[in-house]
Amino acid sequence: MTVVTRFAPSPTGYLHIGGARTALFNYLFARHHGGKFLLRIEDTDRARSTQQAVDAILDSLTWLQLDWDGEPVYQFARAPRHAEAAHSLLEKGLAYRCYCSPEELAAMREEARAAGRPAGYNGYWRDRDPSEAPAGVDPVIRLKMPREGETTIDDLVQGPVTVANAQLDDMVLLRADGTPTYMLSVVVDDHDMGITHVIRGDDHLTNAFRQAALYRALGWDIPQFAHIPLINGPDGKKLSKRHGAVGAETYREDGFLPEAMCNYLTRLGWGHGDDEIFSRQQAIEWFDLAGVGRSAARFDTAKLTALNAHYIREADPARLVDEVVSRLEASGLPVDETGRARLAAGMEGLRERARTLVDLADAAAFYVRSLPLELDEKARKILDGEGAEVLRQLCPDLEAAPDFSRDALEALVRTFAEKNSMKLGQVAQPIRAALSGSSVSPPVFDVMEVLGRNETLDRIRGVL
RNA sequence: GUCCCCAUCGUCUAGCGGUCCAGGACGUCAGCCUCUCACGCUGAAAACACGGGUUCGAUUCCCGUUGGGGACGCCA
Repeated sequence: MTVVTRFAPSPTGYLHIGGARTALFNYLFARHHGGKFLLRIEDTDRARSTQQAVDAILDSLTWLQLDWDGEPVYQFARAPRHAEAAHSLLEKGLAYRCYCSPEELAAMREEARAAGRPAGYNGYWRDRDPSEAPAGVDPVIRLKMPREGETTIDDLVQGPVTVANAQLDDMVLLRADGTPTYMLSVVVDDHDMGITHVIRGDDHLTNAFRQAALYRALGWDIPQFAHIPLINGPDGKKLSKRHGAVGAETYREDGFLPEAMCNYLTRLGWGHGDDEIFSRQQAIEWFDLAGVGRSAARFDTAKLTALNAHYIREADPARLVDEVVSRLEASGLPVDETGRARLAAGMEGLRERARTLVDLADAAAFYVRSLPLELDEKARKILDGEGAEVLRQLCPDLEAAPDFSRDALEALVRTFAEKNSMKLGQVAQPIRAALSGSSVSPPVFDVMEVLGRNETLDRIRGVL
């Protein structure tokens, strides 16, 4: 049997970080088994679904390189098929029309709760004669759930989970306006799409019992279920905007690399021994549902950031240059060919100091700024003291330097410092301040080499 | 209120009855390295929620307590 999984977001906003992980697990599982990973847009809630949200979700999935097979299935377009399934159950006597008003249902829930019974529809119209139907009321169609016994789901992550059927009420399949509910749509679509493994958040676990009954009523095979734990905020509470970013696109904007996101998200709730850092290919080889934990995990930005720093150091430098250029230009700092060349030459020194692309772009900006350079407070302080005088004395040596390479410059400056009985830092810091406008930068000799003799001297003279 | 799930360092986790006075990673702290900041390296503090069983032996199995999370919509 070929494995077929799916990710089924509802397009009401951005791709939630928890959704991203669900998509990732579905992707990894399908690829591991050489199966298919499908995408279904659950847009049956017409009031909340937008094309903009669909685009945002597709964008994020693409960014994370979670490529799905085939075209996305749009659930709303399949509504007639869903309704047809409901009507077939009606004909077989496995479903029935219910004429209760929202008010009656609310009262029913209240009463059940007060009596200590499970809150749900009490089956008022289940066996009632349709002739008693009130006039002018459009009925919903409800499924006749089993009332005796219990239902067990053999969940691939949670293990066997059993619930008494008395807990399950007769759910609505078709609304009064004839549109299908989520419960009906998922089941029909998952069946029609040939989904073999439903991997989703465990907030759906209780839905699985109801859906199992629906599969049976329809005479269909029940897919394998795998309910993965949800991701909580750092405080253990449900992840929400209160905790900061919850949309994948925000992490992208904040300078996180997709491979870092995926590595982090894979490791959150899933383990393969002590392995912490692994490639997409390894993840596909190693991923299995048995390795998925059963407890909720907390989202830890610090660890994500550490992973991101690692991947920045591993990334193709040319890619980082592109990222930095686009971020710099977006912030209003145009980058010309000279600037680009400096970024490329200086990237090695820049990347190992950055934790995010935002850091990287900030730290790289001095390479492309035009003179005079604006000095930050610490840089100014360095230059206000002995700094400027040191640079003044150093200038002739730099002008006369036969070789403007990093190593030669370091030797030159070291000699200069020794001759004047200074520590290297007493010379390096003023140089750094003059070249970068800051007290922090990549090694100064690297910076000098990247900038070249003319620019280096221009920058130094500019602060004298 | 009813039902379901979960429970190892601050966090993510390894552990699938003895190899555990519990391992790794992030974070934290100390030190080394050092032209700044990082990187890197070395070291340290840091956990089996609690109570009963089962067993020769429980972090590992069972039950309960407590604490978290989730579901109870004509939302998805």
